[in-house]
Amino acid sequence: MAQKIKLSTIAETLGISTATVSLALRDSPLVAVNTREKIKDQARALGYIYNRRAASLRTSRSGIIGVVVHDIMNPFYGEILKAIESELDRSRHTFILSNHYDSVEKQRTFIETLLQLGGDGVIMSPAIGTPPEDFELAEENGMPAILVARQIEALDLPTFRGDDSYGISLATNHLISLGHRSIAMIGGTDQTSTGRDRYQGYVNALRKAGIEVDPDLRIPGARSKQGGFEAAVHFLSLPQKPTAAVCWNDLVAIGLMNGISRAGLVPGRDISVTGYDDLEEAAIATPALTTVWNGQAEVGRLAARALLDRLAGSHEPDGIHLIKPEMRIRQSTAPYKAR
Amino acid sequence: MAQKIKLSTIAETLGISTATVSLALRDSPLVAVNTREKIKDQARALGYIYNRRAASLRTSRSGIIGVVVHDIMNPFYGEILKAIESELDRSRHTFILSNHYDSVEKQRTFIETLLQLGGDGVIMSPAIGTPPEDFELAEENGMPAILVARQIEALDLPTFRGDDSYGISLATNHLISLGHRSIAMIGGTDQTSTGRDRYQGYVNALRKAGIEVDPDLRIPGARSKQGGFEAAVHFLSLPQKPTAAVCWNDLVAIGLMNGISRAGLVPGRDISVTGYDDLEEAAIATPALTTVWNGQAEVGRLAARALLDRLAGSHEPDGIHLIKPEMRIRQSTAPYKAR
DNA sequence: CGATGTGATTAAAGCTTTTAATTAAAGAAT
DNA sequence: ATTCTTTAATTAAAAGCTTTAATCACATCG
Repeated sequence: MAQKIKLSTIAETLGISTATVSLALRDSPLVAVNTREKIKDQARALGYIYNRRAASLRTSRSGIIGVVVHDIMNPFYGEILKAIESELDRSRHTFILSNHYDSVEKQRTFIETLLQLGGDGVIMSPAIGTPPEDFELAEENGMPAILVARQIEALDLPTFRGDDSYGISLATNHLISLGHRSIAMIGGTDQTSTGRDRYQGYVNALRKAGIEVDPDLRIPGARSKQGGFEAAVHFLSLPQKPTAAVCWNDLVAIGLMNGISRAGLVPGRDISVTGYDDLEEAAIATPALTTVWNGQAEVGRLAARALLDRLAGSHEPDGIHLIKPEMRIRQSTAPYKAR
Repeated sequence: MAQKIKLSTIAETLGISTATVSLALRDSPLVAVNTREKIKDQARALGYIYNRRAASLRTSRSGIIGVVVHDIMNPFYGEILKAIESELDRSRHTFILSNHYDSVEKQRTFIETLLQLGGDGVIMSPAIGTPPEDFELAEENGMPAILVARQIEALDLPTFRGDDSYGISLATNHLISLGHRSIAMIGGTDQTSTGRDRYQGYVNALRKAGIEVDPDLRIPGARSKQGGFEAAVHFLSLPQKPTAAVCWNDLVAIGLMNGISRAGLVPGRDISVTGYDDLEEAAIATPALTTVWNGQAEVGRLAARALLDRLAGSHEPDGIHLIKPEMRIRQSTAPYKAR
């Protein structure tokens, strides 16, 4: 490795001061335009690499933004991340990504690491059971946080997510309007705000239609394809013989449909299934999945913008920002037929 | 925000020097054990946050490792990343993740950012058409690089990937042994080493079995579910009426099967389909996908270890490390039947 | 008293940014 | 022509926080 080129190297070879070089490289109007060009050329010629750690030590701005979600391999978060990425890219920020897998410890470790690196801000989908202190730690040290997809009740941070209760009621109403009366709800957990909201939306829709809510029709837990696939066995053996299923998300729905197929039934004909999220995959599943668009891209984009605005000094109001979900009707749902 | 706690804050409140504090916090034997405890307690009490930028400015070790792949939302890379993550976590490194989407510019920008941050090393699945200079830039500046999944011909970097040519020949041979003679190859690109190797494996297996290679049976391009789904139309209209398809990867295979189902045929009965990678999803697809295990987790783990070893000073030999793929036979392939 | 050891300190280095200060040049006033 | 004012361009120096090699102070031991 050749020896390190720094500001002073450029300055010396040009016979000027480091101050001028520093100013020139960041396009300050304080330095004459042809001096600036000369400096930039020299920097390029020498292969100068800007040392961000030295700079940020001085400025206490690192250009680093942390992003943590439950699991980046989950396409739901993947779509949010993609939107965040494209928004952040545009503003020359670097983002550090991490999974917390719903481990509060892992999440705290990440926040600490980010603080050590001098992160400018953080966008999180908080882990189940996150204690408010962990976020206060961030805020106290000047690192603002924005929440996506999930909220923390005890904290008043800016939060962007879909209107889950409304969204799931759309799906439930759709099935009711097709004539279904025995509708199961598959997957999800009560331990997140999202989980409680979605269950509530399902219950509300049933009640409003005058259908009694049967707690046995709720099969919680599943959140992945694998989970949906495994839940199929339980679902198909329910004594109430439900004719339709509202699923926690598209992954669960697709897994459930696979499980139903495996049992010799035809999803979309024998059993109606709705998903949630409208992942890219939903449209090409077999049968094409009826689902609820949840605006992941919108959530990611808005969250990133909100953080950037805050970093730029504006004080975006705290509180929950809800995205209105929309129904996407495809082939996995059909009118009720007595079997 | 309360005012920043630094080493000197701790030192002053305890009436000792910052050097002692620094040493104590990193468990140096140079400081008396009870002084050390006192210091650590105080650090905790004051809410001290270690400033990595200041430290790394001094030590020129940042603890940051960059990881770049084509697309983190692709589960193939996701499985590699997961393995890298768990290996890196153990060694207290932070990793910065990025997609390059096969844009050489985006990849170069990432390398530059990483250099600015003082990254200790980088693990990459290089973008198509990566010029060797971009990696030389990294190496020259003391940032070692390890390659995964793809290699760069002109460079002799440590590379971990599956033996693609061998793996695809396994799949092709499996179909041949089931009696298939007209076997299409769906998806992939000739622009990567992987692409060329896989095609070669397919061609070799056919030749060895005395089957003539028909270039029209190659439908390149697809690399995602969407792509496989779209390729189904083309595939089903081929004049040679192939009875089986070797797919670029599991995603393409699943998409293709969806497309075949949509056309009213039954994959696994009417048409045999093989995937590649053995993603978690392969086992729960309908029908369960016959595929080739490609050792993603192994690739990720070994690559991370290789980088950590190199950072620790050992000089791992350069060159290609091949993982031997294995066949996973499930329900998407069946013996040939004349139609 | 010199040597050995233990525990703590000093001082310098690492690289950039930024403010206040300086210099140079041009223009205005006498 | 000389001096003063303004403006433009550049610079010196300090700050930001940690690590580490080199010292130092002190006590104990032979």
